[in-house]
Amino acid sequence: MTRRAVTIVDVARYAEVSVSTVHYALNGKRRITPATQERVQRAVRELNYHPNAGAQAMASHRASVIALMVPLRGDMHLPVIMEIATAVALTARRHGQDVLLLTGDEGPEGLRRVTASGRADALILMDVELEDRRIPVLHEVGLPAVLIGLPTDSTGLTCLDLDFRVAGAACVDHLASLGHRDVALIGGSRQVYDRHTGFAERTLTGFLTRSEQLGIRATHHSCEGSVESVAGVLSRILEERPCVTGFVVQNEVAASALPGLLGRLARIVPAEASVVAICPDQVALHSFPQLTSVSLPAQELGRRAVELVMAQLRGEVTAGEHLLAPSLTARESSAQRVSTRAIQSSTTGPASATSSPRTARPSPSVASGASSV
Amino acid sequence: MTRRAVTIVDVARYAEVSVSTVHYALNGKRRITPATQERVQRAVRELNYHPNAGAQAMASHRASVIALMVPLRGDMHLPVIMEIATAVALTARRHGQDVLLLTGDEGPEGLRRVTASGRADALILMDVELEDRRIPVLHEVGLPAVLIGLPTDSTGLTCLDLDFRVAGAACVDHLASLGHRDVALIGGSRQVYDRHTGFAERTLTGFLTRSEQLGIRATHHSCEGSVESVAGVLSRILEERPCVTGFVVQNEVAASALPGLLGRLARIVPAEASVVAICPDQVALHSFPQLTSVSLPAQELGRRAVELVMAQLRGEVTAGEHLLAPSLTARESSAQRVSTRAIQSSTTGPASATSSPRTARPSPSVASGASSV
DNA sequence: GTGAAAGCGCTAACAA
DNA sequence: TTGTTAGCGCTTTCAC
Repeated sequence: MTRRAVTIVDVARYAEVSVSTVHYALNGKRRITPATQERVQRAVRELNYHPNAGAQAMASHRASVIALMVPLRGDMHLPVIMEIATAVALTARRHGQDVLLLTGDEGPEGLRRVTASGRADALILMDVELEDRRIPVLHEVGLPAVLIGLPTDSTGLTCLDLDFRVAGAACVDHLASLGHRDVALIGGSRQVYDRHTGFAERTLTGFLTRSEQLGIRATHHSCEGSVESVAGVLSRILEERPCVTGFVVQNEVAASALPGLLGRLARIVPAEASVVAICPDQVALHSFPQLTSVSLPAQELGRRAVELVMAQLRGEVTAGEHLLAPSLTARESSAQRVSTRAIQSSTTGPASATSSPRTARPSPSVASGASSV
Repeated sequence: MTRRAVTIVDVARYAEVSVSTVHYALNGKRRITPATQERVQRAVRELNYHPNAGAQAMASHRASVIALMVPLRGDMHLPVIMEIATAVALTARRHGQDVLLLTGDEGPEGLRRVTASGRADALILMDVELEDRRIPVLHEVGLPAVLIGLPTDSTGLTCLDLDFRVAGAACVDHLASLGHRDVALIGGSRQVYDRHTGFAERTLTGFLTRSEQLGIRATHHSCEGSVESVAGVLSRILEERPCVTGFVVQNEVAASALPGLLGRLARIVPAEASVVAICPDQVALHSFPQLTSVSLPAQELGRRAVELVMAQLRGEVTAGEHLLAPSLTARESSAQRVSTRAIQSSTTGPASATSSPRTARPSPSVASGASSV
């Protein structure tokens, strides 16, 4: 039943060569006569030989495994995490590496475990915090590693993230190009700005800087993750600045609720107000109207992370901040600003789609129920 | 910089005992004097010893790794997949196992690779199809394995899934308890019923059987994943059976679109028509109104899968179909049926909610009943 | 209760 | 161009 596994010795015997010949034939680190090469290949094929990973790891000091630590219940969106994880696995395989799945709750000790035991020879960490407790371990072990997210002190580390500064600027650019002259940024909760931050502040910087450059009036507010808070923040903004017609949101709840809330305040999106979100595509596409947005390039993050790790395994130095250029996709929530309060009968918006069920949707103001945090 | 790793020999020397003593002290397969025990523990701690995984695997013929194969771009929802994966990783660690992440595109060959190379000594497969090409490999390698989903021929295999038959019945029960006497099931696309199926048919069976038992009129239609098709199916249903007031949906697009579509046809949900969905919580919660639903118990699937694998590693036989009891959560999309066409002025519907969508919750009498077989 | 030593299967240095 | 062999670090049998 459980027959002994095929070893390199079996292959050698079968091909009538020595083990080293088999070995070198399989990884071309030595010139082999085509004839011998062929015999070995045949033997491998016919015996269905797969080198034993443990032995290989032990002898070569390389496990050919990348450990990927995913957040357990972070602020990140599950689909985004999954997309990154999948991209990591795919790309890793393409480079002959396997992926070990670790959860964030294993913490620094988990990293120590998998590295000290030689289970993994490279690390990819998601959901990196500003003062991440795992970072000291990274320096300790000195193995190839990539952080997805930017910590406060990234000295000597390879970090990868979306360029949120540019993303913030891109949102302003987009709104400006549509004629909006007064814009507001609705960000994440205060917590996000404190703890997990980095990206939130970077977005803000880009947003403010570009606004100033373009001579556009800009405000910003942090905002908790409930529809109520979004409503509160919104009314505060409009109270202080009734002329705001462009909104940038970096807050999933706000993203999906804002169009509805604006509608209730007689500012139909996109006819009278434009909304640009920085959020996962999923959120942008599931909102009504679909949101113009800068998306998180999940797949590319995963792919790049592996490539950076591989470069390090090759001995290259990749330390530094690798920022992916954001790309903004225009959808239904942004449009040319009209100076006069729009004509009531304006049916030019995407909302006019014929058979679309959207028309039937009730007062969208109440769209999404209270969700947590 | 890259100092040599601490080995069991180092520990032995430090503790002034033999390697075997260290070994046995660490896994209690031999009686050790408390004094010696303590010395070893100290050495381990002070040297920060972590057994080398490769060597361990090679010598013991056990990698202590479970391979988890996730669908690449299946019909399954990304968040659900991620939740299962996370639960698998968590539970596995709790059992001293690590998790290797494989993507579906590695196919049968991928399974052969990780098993033949001794990288993994157990398998968990997600997104199992009726005639899954990976199944033959499972029989070949004979390693512990759990399938999440039910294939046509599950002989000798350990399968795990939600009990969709009971889920279908539970939906009928719920609608019946609310007074609905004429119900319709809107299922997935025809493809789903063909290819990836299993679960779709099982739901249907439960739905029809229970309807008959309760003397309720029932129809069912498959439905593609576009809003247009949902609209089409809906109008067809109402044409043939104007009296249908209860809907069961197992189709994410239909789930989120149905309430709106019904609203357009002057059947406000839940006042005049009730909708019960079989879908991930995410979908149910993001719809408006929030859907009464039977959810996919992602976490439990992941946890149970690992437990079943561990049982097999222990030598226990777990072959068979392990079906999780579904649980139905009543939300805002289902309510007591009113026989007279609702009063037009009925402002009790959820659409009237002011600041809190919850107020709209219908007849709270609806107990969240989880029924079992 | 403790120790010695023979593998496990592969890699890589050394020979031929 | 090909073959031989000494480890890699741990497990486990056998001896004390």
